[in-house]
Amino acid sequence: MDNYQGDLTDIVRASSGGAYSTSSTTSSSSSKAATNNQFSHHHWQHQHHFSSDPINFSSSVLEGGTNFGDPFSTLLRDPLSTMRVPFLHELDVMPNSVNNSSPYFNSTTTFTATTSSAENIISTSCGALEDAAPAAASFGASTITNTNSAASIFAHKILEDDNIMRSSRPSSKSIFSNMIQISPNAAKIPLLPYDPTSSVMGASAMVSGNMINATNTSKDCLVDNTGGVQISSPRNPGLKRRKNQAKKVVCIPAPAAANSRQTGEVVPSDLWAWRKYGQKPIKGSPYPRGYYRCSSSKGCSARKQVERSRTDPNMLVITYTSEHNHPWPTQRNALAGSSRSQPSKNNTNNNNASTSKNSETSHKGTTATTKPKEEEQESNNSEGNVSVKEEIEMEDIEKQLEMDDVEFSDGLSYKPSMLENSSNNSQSHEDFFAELGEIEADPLDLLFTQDFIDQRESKALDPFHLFHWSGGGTNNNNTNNSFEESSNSKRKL
DNA sequence: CGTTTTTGACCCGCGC
DNA sequence: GCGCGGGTCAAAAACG
Repeated sequence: MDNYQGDLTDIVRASSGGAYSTSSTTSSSSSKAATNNQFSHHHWQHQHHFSSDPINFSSSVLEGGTNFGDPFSTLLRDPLSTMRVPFLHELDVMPNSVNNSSPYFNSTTTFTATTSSAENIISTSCGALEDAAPAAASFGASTITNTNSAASIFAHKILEDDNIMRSSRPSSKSIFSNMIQISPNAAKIPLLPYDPTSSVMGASAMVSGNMINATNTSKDCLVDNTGGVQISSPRNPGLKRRKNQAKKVVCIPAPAAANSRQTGEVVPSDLWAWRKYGQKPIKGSPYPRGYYRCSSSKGCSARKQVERSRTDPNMLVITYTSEHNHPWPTQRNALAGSSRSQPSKNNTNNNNASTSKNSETSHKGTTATTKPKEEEQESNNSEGNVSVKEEIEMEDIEKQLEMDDVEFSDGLSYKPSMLENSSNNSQSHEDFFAELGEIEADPLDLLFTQDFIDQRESKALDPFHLFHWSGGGTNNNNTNNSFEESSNSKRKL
């Protein structure tokens, strides 16, 4: 965990406004992470006033990850009414125009969305990574200038989801057709890329601008998306394994290659426990692909593949396959092996090798290791009596899609099952959030407004009071971003 | 001791 | 049928 570089923090950071590019996350360590958080808080505070309903927002967080196991998926969801999502809220503020005064709208990119396909949105050039601001909301106008990366991020995600929807239900309308149309001439761009099936939406939605870079991202991630969405690859109509498995591809910012090992994927942590079971060099890509399977529950078929984008090393392409057949990770049995150092051979690498053996005392995730570890540990933290109940089994994605469609078309709020189930048990909430706080305190912090943060810190009587933002148990500053190259792929090829 | 990571080998589908 | 490439297996090593 210490060295995890590509966790949600990165994602948030990237989207929190340009102050931090994804490249800043690697070599530095805890202190830096803390600093970043502070900074990010600021941004969120001033740029996004989505604290109106912290609980709901939080719940959305909890609710996320149902499908492919990405708890962050709903970070940006907004059931159209109950949850305040930064971006969406932004829309509320300036629904149909671009706030040029916003410091985030400094991109010179021309953002044009005049078609009904979100894909077109992506075909624009987007701002630099630093422009990744949480202001995507403003991309609702038919023609938007000053669009930033965040907007494109959204566009990207939208596209992704849209594609999924279409591919999943060719006969059905895009989910976005049910959503708000901002501008008469504008494409029916979903203000909120909410996609129940898009378990990883949040993450992807918050990726750095790099990923959506018109020439780059749209190509890279887009392709991947489409590829991932399809049940079976066009080239391999009947891939032996997981033939009918739905896939979800997510692009997220990875630690800058500059500071990290090019070959080491840094997987953003999610709340599931993943165990790496393989790594293969991928033809055409200098970066290996890591294969992970869910280790939270035996028999869980959830898998994910992590690889760096070949077009943009700063981006990680995570492909989720299959679904979890169990609730959120329960307590793990042991941490043994969960945080191990890289083989000494790898330490020869100068790169942040110094941190590889970073013996952060008493920190369970002491050493810099490969990301899986981090993930697992974090997953581990998410244990507890969390009564997270994933009612939305992704056995049948389409089924869920329809359900969700109905839900939202009716304007009903999306109710995280967990909250429902534990509505009478604030303790469970507390525990969960406590764990969650430990797990992703930083990232989460980044997502909440300063108000919220203040409240929680002061233990004010606020819904968030429930959150046991433990700062002690685990290091909140633990994001030792040391990056260690995963055992490179000198494997056969 | 239980768990994870590493990594060579194996399996399988596809294209030629 | 063969080779390629991707995905998985499983033994060994590592870790707390």
